[in-house]
Amino acid sequence: MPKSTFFRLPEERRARLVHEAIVEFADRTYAEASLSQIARRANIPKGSVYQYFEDKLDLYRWLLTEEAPRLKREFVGKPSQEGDFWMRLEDFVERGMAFLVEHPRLARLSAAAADPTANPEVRGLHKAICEAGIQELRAMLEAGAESGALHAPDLDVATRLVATIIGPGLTDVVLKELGAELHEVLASDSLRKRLGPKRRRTLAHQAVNFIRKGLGAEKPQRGKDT
Amino acid sequence: MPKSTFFRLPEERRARLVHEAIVEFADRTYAEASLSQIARRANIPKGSVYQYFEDKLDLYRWLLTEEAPRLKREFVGKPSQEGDFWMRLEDFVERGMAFLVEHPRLARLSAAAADPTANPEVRGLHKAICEAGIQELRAMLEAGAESGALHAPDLDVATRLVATIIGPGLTDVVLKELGAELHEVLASDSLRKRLGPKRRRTLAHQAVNFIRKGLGAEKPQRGKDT
DNA sequence: TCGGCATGCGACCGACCAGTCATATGACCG
DNA sequence: CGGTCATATGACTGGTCGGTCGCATGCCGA
Repeated sequence: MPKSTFFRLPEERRARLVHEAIVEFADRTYAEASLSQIARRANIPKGSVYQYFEDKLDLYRWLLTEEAPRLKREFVGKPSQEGDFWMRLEDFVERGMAFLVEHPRLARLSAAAADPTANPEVRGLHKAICEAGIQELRAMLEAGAESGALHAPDLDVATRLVATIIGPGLTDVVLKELGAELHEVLASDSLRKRLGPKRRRTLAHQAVNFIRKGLGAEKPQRGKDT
Repeated sequence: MPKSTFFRLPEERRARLVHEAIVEFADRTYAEASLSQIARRANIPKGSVYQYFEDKLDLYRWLLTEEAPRLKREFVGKPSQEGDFWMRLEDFVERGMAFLVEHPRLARLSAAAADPTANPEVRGLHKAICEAGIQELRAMLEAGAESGALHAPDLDVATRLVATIIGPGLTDVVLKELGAELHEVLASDSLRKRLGPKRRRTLAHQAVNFIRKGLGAEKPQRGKDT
């Protein structure tokens, strides 16, 4: 956790630090990211950063477990309760894609939990985040199964496959769609113009239909398929 | 490419170096991996390593594009030509899982192409490898589509989704199955006893059936489903 | 025996990093 | 005014790294 000093910081200074930290940790691995670099770019002496955070990991952990989720929640809002299970899943996926397009850096930071690393502490942190995500998805699918919308004897396996589809899988598809490299995307604050809501809906629909059929729902919705 | 000296090395010395390089690059990111460490562990002076390779990237590239694929081909053999499209895909997936279980370090090294990194040269290398894999899979699916086994209007999207399922997706499932962390797995040369051929077949069958239904084949095979 | 050439070798270089510490600043209080 | 306390600051430490360089070694052909 950040030290109390951090929370007493003048707004502007704190924002600068947080911004540069997000930029740094979003486009480099934890191991590659440099606290010195963050401090330099934020124009804050490194010594001062150590007044706010215990160490590099402390800052990273706070970003990953507190700040990024907060900003993400702020953007995606409450999960929709309307429509049937598949509509809700489609919404969920579309919101995720929207987040990726509108806030590439935050999305990348959130996805960093899947990064490999030799550092055991970072690995533990990443694992906890991943498992939390899996559990959330599993709960969704469980509800779907109970309502009879889907049919999956081995829910654990199903959850993990679905998670990779709507996580790395869709990210890959979106990048291909944008014709851009991850790092070009990270350089811009938003790609609003390049992947609008309509196209996002289509992609989300394709992916969900793929899952829907894969999980043995009776009648995959008609229309453009994957 | 390695310098000519490398190929003139006494077998034992070269093997030592290659082994330690695989170990190092398999359980650390490119950025985290240390040439000094490799040299130390292989008991070869760092200066000598620079007689064999231009630099760290040269060694990494050779491992990733020459040595690892060679060893993998040696293990998985020629793709089967028997059975229908789905049987062949199932074989393909099962062989991949077998490779992961029998040679975790090599499998991890091969998968390293998906690792994020800030280094543009490494990124280019990774991207080339990924794209080659995607193209290979795409060709398989294309053949399947032509034979009428599957139905996928947008083959690009389908290929990428399938790729993440049988790549990171199945790896994730296998790790959960083993109840192990990636790094525990990397520490052992083989996990033969813990995930035998029968269980592998079942998992491969589940995954392929998922894909089979997802891609709109008419009659998913009966049996244990996902 | 000698000379030259491929190779072995490890001390060394400059760069960078995470993290520390002694000192400085300045607000608030008595 | 003097003192105290939170905070600011940047030089400094110890360490690792990738990569180089100059000398040592040993083989081979003349």
